[in-house]
Amino acid sequence: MSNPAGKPITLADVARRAGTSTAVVSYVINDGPRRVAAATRERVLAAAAELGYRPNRIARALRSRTTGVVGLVLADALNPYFGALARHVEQALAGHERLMLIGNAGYSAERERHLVERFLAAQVDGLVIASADAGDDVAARAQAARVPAVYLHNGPTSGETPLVTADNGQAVEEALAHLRAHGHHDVAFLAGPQDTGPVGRRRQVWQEAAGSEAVLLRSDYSRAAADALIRRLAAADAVPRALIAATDEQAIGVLSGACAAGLPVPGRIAVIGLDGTPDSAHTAPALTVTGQPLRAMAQQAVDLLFDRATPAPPARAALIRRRSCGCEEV
Amino acid sequence: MSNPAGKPITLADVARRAGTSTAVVSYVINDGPRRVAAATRERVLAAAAELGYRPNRIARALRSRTTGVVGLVLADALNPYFGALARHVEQALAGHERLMLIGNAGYSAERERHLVERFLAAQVDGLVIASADAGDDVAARAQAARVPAVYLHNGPTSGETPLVTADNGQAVEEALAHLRAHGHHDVAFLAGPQDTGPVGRRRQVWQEAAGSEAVLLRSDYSRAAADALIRRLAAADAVPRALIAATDEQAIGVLSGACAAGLPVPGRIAVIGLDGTPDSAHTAPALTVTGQPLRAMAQQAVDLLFDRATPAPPARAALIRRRSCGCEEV
DNA sequence: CTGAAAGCGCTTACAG
DNA sequence: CTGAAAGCGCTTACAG
Repeated sequence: MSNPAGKPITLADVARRAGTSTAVVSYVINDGPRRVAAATRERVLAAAAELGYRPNRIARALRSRTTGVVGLVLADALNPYFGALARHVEQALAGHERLMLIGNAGYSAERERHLVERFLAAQVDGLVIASADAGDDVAARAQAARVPAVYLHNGPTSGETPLVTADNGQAVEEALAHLRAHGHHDVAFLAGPQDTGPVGRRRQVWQEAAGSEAVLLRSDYSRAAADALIRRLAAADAVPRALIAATDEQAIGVLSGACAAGLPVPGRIAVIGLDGTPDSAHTAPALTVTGQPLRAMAQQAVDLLFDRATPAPPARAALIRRRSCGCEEV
Repeated sequence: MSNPAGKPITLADVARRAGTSTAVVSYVINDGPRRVAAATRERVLAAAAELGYRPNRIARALRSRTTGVVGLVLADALNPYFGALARHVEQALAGHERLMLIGNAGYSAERERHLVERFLAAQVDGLVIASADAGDDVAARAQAARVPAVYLHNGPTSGETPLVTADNGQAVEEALAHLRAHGHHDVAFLAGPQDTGPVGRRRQVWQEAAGSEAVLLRSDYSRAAADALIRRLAAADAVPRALIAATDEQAIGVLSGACAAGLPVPGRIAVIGLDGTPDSAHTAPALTVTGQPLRAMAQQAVDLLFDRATPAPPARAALIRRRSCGCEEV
């Protein structure tokens, strides 16, 4: 509520009405850091309520040097893996009474750096960076500005900024073992364009476990690219019988490409995705995945920002059996 | 960059180094509102660069009463329809040099109101509200606080706040005509739980065009719910030959349910979705949709916030022919 | 337990 | 064209 003139109510207005000082009003509103006599307290609360006082967080931020806002630099919220991560980060932040500024960098280190600068200028209390590529240490600027930062999912190997990831190796091993249990001796792998970061690690673990004979495929991290790849392979009759996709996005593209090419899944090609995004539950057929502990990862990243706790060991991914691997529908 | 003590550089530091006043430094940094002599200007720029000066936007915000931040209250970023809208809003905002605070209300009016309060306290320059239900006028508080607000996709019928939507009626008519051209006389409609907002309007237009005999189905706006519904119908042998889904989420659920039930799409059931989300291009089979002009809608909403232009007539949705309606793959 | 006042880092009228 | 200074709305040492 505003007064008739439309001007917002300030602390001073409340103090005047309660017949006290702005200091006391501040102590009442913030429950500290000083104690206030019960009677005074009541008068202040009543005045604030009558006037419809709402604190101006910007003024508070300037004085106390804390804005209550955290910046999230994200690769791409439309990719359900990052989208789900963003949701969990927002919820974890809400638990700390923080608001979330979001910026999609769209796979560009340049734009990541730009977003970090803008967020720092906005005086964020912390920075969470969840990028697809992890070339440069974009969080270095945050360190210099003494703003806590944390990498989520992916981060540079060097540098001071902590990194929260899942146990990607174990996820791959589980997926591979499962397809072998379905009788597939040769399991192909659909990797990304380069073998960097956690997704590169997935490829590496697969390579070690599957042997150097195993078929390696590559596509961009998009449904469209994987879809196109499968159609091309189908035309050349070179589609593998079983495949692990580095990301769910690619796995979903494989499903749609196989459908378009008339190749039944899992009959002609069995597929497992390694992310465990919400989307994977409702594809046609339903996608078997290793479910990354996204919520736990987001929570840990946020806790790290405020508590500066030591990073816990990565949570394990759990295999979620659905139809695309050859299991019966549950 | 910070000085050795780690304290951020301020305007006053730059002024001291350039041997001038803070006023002049401010004029140089902001390119106005006053002119500055070229020589002075050079000295200031040099000093700022040497010190690595970065303006504190919070201090600026307190003084100039504009934060450069806009709040987006969203139903659910994991729903690709809202997720795509959010991306477009962010991009439109970047065109105005604005940062975006985001909050997912998760289909709760209570949480929407809470987010509006928090964003207002953070002194946002504007508010975009994209909700699924549109019961209460949650933007009313913004009006009272004289903060520009705009509803996107959905909004209350009464109230001052402008609303940007697409031409939903035309989309339905186009989808219906297309399925009829494929020889389907009876076209069912999968509506949401209630017939409110733009999605309710879709159902209404379908009802008028398809006649009162036509089959109306209902499910929640989720893949899971539509998936379960189709399995149930399949068990009762009551699956329609052709269906328009109120949202892509539901259409995708229909695809996965049909797959699980062994019902070929489009052979046994033809499907069209009414959103045109990016996801719809890579389902199995690819989903025919009426493509809502999401980018144009987001752009218009943001322009409305800053220019207070009059709302343009809603952009028309275009039919995107893919496989699920019975068209051949392109 | 409370009041008067300084100060956070800017922007911008007000004088020169 | 430029400088000295007020003031945005808070928080918090400093006195009483």
